[in-house]
Amino acid sequence: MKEKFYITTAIAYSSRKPHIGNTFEVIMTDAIARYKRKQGYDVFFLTGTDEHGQKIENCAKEAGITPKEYVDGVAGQIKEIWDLMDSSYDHFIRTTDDYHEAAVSAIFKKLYDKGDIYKSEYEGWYCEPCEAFLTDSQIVDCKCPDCGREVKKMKEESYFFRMSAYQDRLMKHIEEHPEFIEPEARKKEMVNNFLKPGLQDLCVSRSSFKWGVPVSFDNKHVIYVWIDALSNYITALGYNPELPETDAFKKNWPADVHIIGKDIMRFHTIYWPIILMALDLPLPKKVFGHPWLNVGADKMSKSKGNSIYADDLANIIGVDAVREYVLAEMPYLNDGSITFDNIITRYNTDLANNLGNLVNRTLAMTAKYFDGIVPSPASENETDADLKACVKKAYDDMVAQMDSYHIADAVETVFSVFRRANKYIDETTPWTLAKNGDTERLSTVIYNLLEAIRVGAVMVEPFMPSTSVSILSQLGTTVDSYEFGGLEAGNPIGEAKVLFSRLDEKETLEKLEAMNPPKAPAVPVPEDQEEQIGIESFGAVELRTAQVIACERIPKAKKLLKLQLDLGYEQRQVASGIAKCYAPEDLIGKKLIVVANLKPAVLCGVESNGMILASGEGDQIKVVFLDDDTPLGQRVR
RNA sequence: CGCGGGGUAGAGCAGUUGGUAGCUCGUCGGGCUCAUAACCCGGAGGUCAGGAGGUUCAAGUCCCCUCCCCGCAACCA
Repeated sequence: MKEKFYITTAIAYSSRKPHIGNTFEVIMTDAIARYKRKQGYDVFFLTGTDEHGQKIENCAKEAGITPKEYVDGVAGQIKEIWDLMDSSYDHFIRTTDDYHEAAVSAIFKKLYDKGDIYKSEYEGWYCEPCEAFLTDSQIVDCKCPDCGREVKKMKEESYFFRMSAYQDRLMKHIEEHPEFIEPEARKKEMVNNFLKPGLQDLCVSRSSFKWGVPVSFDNKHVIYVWIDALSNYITALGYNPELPETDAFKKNWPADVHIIGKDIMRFHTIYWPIILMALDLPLPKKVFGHPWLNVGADKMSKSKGNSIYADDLANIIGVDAVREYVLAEMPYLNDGSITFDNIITRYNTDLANNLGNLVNRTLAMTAKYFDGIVPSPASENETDADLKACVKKAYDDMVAQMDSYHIADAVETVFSVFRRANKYIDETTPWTLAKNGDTERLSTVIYNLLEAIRVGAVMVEPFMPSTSVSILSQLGTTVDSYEFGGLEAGNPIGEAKVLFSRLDEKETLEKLEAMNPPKAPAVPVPEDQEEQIGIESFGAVELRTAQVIACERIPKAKKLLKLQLDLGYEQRQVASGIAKCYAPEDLIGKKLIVVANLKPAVLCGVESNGMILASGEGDQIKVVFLDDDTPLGQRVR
């Protein structure tokens, strides 16, 4: 009886087509799933789409179609790319699937009946346009920190999950299962930032939008993403608390590993385990958070217009080359990066030169010296023994690397087999043996070569499945053992064909660049467009010109600068979150616009009397500067 | 003093429990001709961020201090 292995990706949010960074997760998970299958496990590989929520409701509205129509389109696109990339998932779940919605509804009900979910009057501040609940410390002068509009004191009813009740149990579990969260650094982040300070109860319903699974006993609310999306890992197996346990669930749960992006560690290592505890279900054995794939040094994002898509890339270099590239390029902990030069280099060196050419020259020799028949090996010498030892060692290394999720290292290890085989050709010089008529030795050498390639092809299968099949078929075999000696002498090899022809650097670079033209980033329609206001509302904001007379960093805050402003008729201190974009000395002497009648606030212990005007966010902030001869203290309208 | 991860040849990275610095790419030189201008060998290139710090017979590897980068959190008026 095979041991089971249940592996999952996070479900992809269906608001838009996934880029190569999103696609990486499926490729990585697929590589592990394929590897485990070859190791003899009965693998269940789950992936799918997360299709509810405000954002999708908005996207659909903008597109003028229903949310369901919208997600049908995007989910189809996602599935197409997953399929194109040869991902061998066993089930593709959509959170809009009937069985999932029914199960989520039942799960919510069960947790409510148990008392883990309770309805509460959320008392506090609420920004309607932003649909955000705010704490006392977040609001400024009764205004929303994001949009600056009035917030309402609100008694909003909402459902909350009693996270705090499970905190100690979760802490204990993490301590007792050091392998539960990987990489180790991520575990520390979770424990130190969230668990140790203490968990807040989690708001698990929304009444501000409709596109979700309704709370069965209170249809004003829909179930928010936590319970809806995370539950996919069990509902996909047929779990539903109101129904008898399915065989698939009994067999596969708990999951052996959830492969997820580093950005959603918190949901998978804190919320999800606690939901499971509340359901009296065992926890997944491992949650692995992988890093991101950047474009050069930049994060991939739609707003930067630098997104790269797996299907575009595959059109140029092929599916397996895309797989090999991202798997080999993504480090274990830190972010990886894509550059076009690198793609071409890796393709030419690893795939064309090392692997492709090896197979090609070996098959050519087999055809030339043995009429395409696998020769039979004779006695072995030291060179042969070393070749075999290297192949064996590579296999052992690969196993260790795959089992510890060091995928890039494992890819490198497999390619070392091909490199070793190339070296073996030079060590044995088959053409000389042929010339000298040393058929016995030549037979051995060619056999060993074919066999090293065969084992290498089997090892490479998790990373490049169709290449693996192609090589084996060229060898005229289907033997997929990792053991040396699988090929039967006397059998004919298959038809030789070029696996990876070298890419012309210039030509390919042009194609790659055409795929993602360096155009100005598209400016999406803003999501935060305001309602029209009268001139009197604008007039309520007192904008005045001012000059920076002093500026310094605020020690504990990475984003804040402390500015002393001269308004002509007075001086005041303002804190501003622009430290990432401006050095203090850049600002001194500059003239800018300040919101003069904003109520004071204290930020990181620094009093701030007003706000300076700037556009952008994150590390792209631009302060609105004035001409040097602008008088101070002037009203700006 | 919020927590954590890093700083190793031009680039990207390995270096398990401390024992003469490695890999891939690039570069320079050589070899070979079965092969996709491929393949193989060799050279150059690193005082392993800094501290003429500590422990040790021995430290990239452990401890201490400083500097820099990154992640998470906080913060973004």
